[in-house]
Amino acid sequence: MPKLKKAKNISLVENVTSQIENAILDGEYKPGDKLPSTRELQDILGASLGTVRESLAILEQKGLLEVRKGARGGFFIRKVSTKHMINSIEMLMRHMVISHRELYEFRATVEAGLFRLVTQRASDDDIKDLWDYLERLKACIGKGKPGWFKLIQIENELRKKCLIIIDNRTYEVVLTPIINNLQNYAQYHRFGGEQETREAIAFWEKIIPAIDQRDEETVAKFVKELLYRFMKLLENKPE
Amino acid sequence: MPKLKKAKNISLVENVTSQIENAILDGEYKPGDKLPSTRELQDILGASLGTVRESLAILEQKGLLEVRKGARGGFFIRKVSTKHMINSIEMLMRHMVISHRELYEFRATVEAGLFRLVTQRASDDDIKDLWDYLERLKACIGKGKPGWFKLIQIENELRKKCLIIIDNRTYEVVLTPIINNLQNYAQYHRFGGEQETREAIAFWEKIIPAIDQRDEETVAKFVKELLYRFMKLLENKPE
DNA sequence: TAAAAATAATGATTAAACCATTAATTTTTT
DNA sequence: AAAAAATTAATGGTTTAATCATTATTTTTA
Repeated sequence: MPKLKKAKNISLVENVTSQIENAILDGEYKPGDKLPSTRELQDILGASLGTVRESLAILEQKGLLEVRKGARGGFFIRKVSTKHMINSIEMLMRHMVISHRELYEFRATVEAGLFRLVTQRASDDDIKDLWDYLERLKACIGKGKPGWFKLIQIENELRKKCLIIIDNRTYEVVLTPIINNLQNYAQYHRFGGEQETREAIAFWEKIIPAIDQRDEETVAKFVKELLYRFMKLLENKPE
Repeated sequence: MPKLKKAKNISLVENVTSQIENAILDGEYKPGDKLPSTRELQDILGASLGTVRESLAILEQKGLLEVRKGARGGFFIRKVSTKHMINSIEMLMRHMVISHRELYEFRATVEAGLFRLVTQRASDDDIKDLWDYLERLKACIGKGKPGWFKLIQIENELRKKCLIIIDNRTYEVVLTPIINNLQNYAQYHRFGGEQETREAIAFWEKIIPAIDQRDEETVAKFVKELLYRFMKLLENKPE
């Protein structure tokens, strides 16, 4: 008898919550469906209003339900979108303390992977868009600190464009919150200026043409180097 | 005036929830601190018990609070741990439908990155442990379907060991939920058997020695191939 | 026909109990 | 004096029964 679980002292709210959640996950209720009204749920589940409402509040917070007030209102099963998931993960990540180096290690791998897939899959139109991004990046030169901030913003737009190009939900759900949090971080700690802007653009001037020429190795190499420079900058930032 | 927000018709529960949440995020309450008792919160916030409890339930679900019953009990501010985050992301991923191919693309990149770092950083003791895992994997041969299931379990233990070796929170938070969900998936869809077990082990018999010899490229190559085989298996599974 | 008013369904909130759990304290027993 | 048992008090958990607020639908009125 290897694993015995302690008979969980599960509360009524937890019981009710998981009953409803499982009903949803098992497909008894589908996105768009309405749960029974709170008064009905009391009867069905044999729990009081307070208990039912606590459960519904939890499931709403989890993103499984949305609520509409008034006649014909109620608790409706929500279509789980990557958008909601990204939001949740972003919130979670805001509480996590990660060193710049750790994050770099991860991003270097994943973003290299991202840009490799982009290099394989970008359509001619996509590549044209990427060249446009390069122009917008170059326009940040000669504008000092605001230029640097604008650069980071455009870089992140470009990365999101890449996520769309490769059309992979997992990459999207993992990278978007990281990108957004970094954007947020950059707004508060305004490191970097003219010189850093020029350096970054020099990398993009290697990356975009390499994508155009479908040269995966070069793309991956410079994507990693760009992130490395960025990490070094963060490590040495003043404050 | 670029962005105007609609005056939100914010509910009392939302109001109370965000008041408490902000107090926590602003550091008025620190991890380990106890919130005032529910009865006190009613007075402080001028809301009824039901309202206060709904808010606390939401914040508990968010992972900001943990509750202890009885005398000296109460709602305590939680230290955000990767464990809680992993759990939340795992739950989120359960709701997401991802194709085997999409997941493979992502895992191939990230796990190759993981094993590259392992190859760079594993201590002699770590490598000894990895050889032990290889022995345990080999012991799954000749046991049919149960052997295959056991194999997957040990593989995932091995991956978690690798996460410990590289000591990187981001890798940990991203990969653990994926590994756990797959474990779960494998429990329901029992594809694979003797033949697949042998094939998988053949890969590990290349990977582990390559780690020992600090041969990053070989490691990355076979890690990817192993995942590719696994993906193909999932794509063609009977049910 | 169009506007206004009433209706009914449903979520939101309150109030006042009482139950259950648990750490600390007090009493009893050995 | 030490150990065991009973008591107490603080706190979360749950119930019940109202009442308020919002909104789609229906009915009435001008």
